[in-house]
Amino acid sequence: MTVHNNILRIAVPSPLYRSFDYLLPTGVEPHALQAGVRVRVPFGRRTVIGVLLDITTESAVAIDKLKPALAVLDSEPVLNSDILSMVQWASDYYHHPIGDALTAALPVLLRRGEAPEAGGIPAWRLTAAGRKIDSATLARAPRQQTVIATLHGQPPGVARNTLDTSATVLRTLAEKGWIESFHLTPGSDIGTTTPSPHTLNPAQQHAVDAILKQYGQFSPFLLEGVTGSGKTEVYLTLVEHALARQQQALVLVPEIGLTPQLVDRFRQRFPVPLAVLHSGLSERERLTAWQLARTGTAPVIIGTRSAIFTPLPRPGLILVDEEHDASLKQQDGFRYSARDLAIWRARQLDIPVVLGSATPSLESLLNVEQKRYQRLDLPERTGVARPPAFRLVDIREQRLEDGLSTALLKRIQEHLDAAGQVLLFLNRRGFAPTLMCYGCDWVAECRRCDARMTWHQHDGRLHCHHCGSQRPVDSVCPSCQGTDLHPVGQGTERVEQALATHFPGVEHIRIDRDTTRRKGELDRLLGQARSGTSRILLGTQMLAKGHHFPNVTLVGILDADHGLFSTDFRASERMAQLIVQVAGRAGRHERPGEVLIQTCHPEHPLLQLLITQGYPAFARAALTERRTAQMPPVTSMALLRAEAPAADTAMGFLASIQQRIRATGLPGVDVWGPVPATMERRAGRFRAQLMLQSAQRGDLQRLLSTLVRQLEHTKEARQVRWSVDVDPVDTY
DNA sequence: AGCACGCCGACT
DNA sequence: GTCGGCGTGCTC
Repeated sequence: MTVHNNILRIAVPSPLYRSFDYLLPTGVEPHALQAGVRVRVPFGRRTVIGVLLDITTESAVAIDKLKPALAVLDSEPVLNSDILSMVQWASDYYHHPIGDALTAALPVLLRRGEAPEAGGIPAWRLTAAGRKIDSATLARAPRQQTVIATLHGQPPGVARNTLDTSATVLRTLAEKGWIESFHLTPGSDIGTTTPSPHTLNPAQQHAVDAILKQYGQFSPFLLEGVTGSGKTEVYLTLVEHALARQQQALVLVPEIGLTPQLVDRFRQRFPVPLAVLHSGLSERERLTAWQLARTGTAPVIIGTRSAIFTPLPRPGLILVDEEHDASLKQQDGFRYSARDLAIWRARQLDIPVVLGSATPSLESLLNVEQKRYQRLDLPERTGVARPPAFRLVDIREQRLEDGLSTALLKRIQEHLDAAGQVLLFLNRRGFAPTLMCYGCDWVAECRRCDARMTWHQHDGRLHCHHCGSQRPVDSVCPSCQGTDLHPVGQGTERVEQALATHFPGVEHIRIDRDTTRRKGELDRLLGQARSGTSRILLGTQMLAKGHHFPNVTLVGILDADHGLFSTDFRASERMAQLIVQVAGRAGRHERPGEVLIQTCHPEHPLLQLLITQGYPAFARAALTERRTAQMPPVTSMALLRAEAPAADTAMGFLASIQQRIRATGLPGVDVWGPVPATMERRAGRFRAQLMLQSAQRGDLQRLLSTLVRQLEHTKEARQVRWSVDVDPVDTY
């Protein structure tokens, strides 16, 4: 125990569940220090960069063990107090080491000790002469053309690091007097936003009014709007109000939803610097975007889940689009939910937060029921569009042709004849999910996972979709030496081939991870899909989420059964959300849409409910089921996961934890398992989980806190890789 | 996680 | 004789 004038509590990047105390570096005045600055400290035998959490006067560690910090890296905090307290809260709640959690909140370059740029962000913009240039006249200089076009689209200027071109091109344009370099600063926005091109319909107006009435205080909303009801227009109007008040708006979107179209929509509406944060950025670009947000230079920040950690000097509003989407929850390491942190942060900042979805999570619906969130409804589709008609196609008795039923083939033809556009959804890429020997029933399996190999035609190889391993297709059965090997089942490649034979001459495109691997390819294909030149669109969920295809009249869901029977209690919820999302692509224009769902279980009650009465009725029933079964969101859940290279290590480890919990006898928490993962072996590691459940969140939290502190010091924990997952979205 | 210390097998 | 295997301990 030490009492001393200036003790620095520092979060150090390490997997340890505590912070570390240091003495002030020599020559540093304590009043020059603020929580949230980076500090270089000696840690064990190395030197690391930590974040100052607090300056206190006492430490549980003896004075002679305290080392002085080496240097303070920032004059101003890189993380402001609301981020700092949010991360500390999240570190407790998700039972993740504080140093590691804070690391997740900082751009990599700052973690490595780089200095954030001071005095504005270097950028380029058009000069008066440049604004007069029609980029079409630069057809013979395509690189210059691109730059001019980009700058035209972003009048406030574009940060140098995000302008994807060479210095030579920029120099040439500058010499011509068309562009100039300057520094983006918090005053850089060029003022007024373009007023809304649309007048809001009554429901949109009501939603906007309700939210603005609560502006300036914490109030959470669930904006429930069917696809095509104009959620984005509500978002844009709200952001407009935030900007009018000189405040910043943070917009969180799922990974797959952050498309250039969405960003363009914001750009067109708001002539202000935008900070866009997503996984495709280089670390340099990420730092720049982060800086734009932190300095207040960018009033609008659009990003995927980690964007919840961007510091905002003038926060006014947080929007979470597609709040039900699983990608808002981090699935490894620091397993936070960006949606739930958004609520927490909004409460702390006293600002409104809007969760939007056509298919809200049961969590959010329960919060509405309990009057914690205010629900706002956008019932109508904008314009003249009508909701689509659903039809189930029973595929038990039918022979499918490459996964396509006769009924579906017939409807495709009819829609094509009527000049309609068709969208087919199959959540399985590759040619066939199985390679089978008809001689002895052998199937090709992954050597590192308990999974079958998928046959891919494009490279003629077998791929494992779980660990990424691949190998050549077997030509001889390794089991019986026969040559009667056949692909069984269908993936998008195979359906694409079938389309070519069934509908010769009809242009189609396939959108999945394999066809969109090249940069810009997804954009190109989506553009082609929207334009209507492709008559049949085939794809995985990449195609299902968030895109607008105004000409689609028929949607075919090739396999709805994946989600109906699964070990994951959330599977049916996800399936329903996906069906509604995919169906939402149909009939967004004058023409009514039709949705055909192929299933082996047309009588399934939840499926029936979904298609006859819609998502709200489905969700009510699903929530009732969860209540009966005492499952989340009605109860709290956490998983203790473990994996190890040997078969029984993970199971044994979890079993001993289970014993330990039993022995301690903590009240109010049920323990289930341990059980091996559904796919026990993945990438050569054996996985298992222990499920902890409680009616009282606090009971579960207390149990986890003591457990995690014990585990940190137990020997057997070293043999396995273990993790805690609070509020899991995937339960194997 | 790193990183070092420490005590037992096959090799320049 | 040593190089190096990974068990164990520690990080203010």
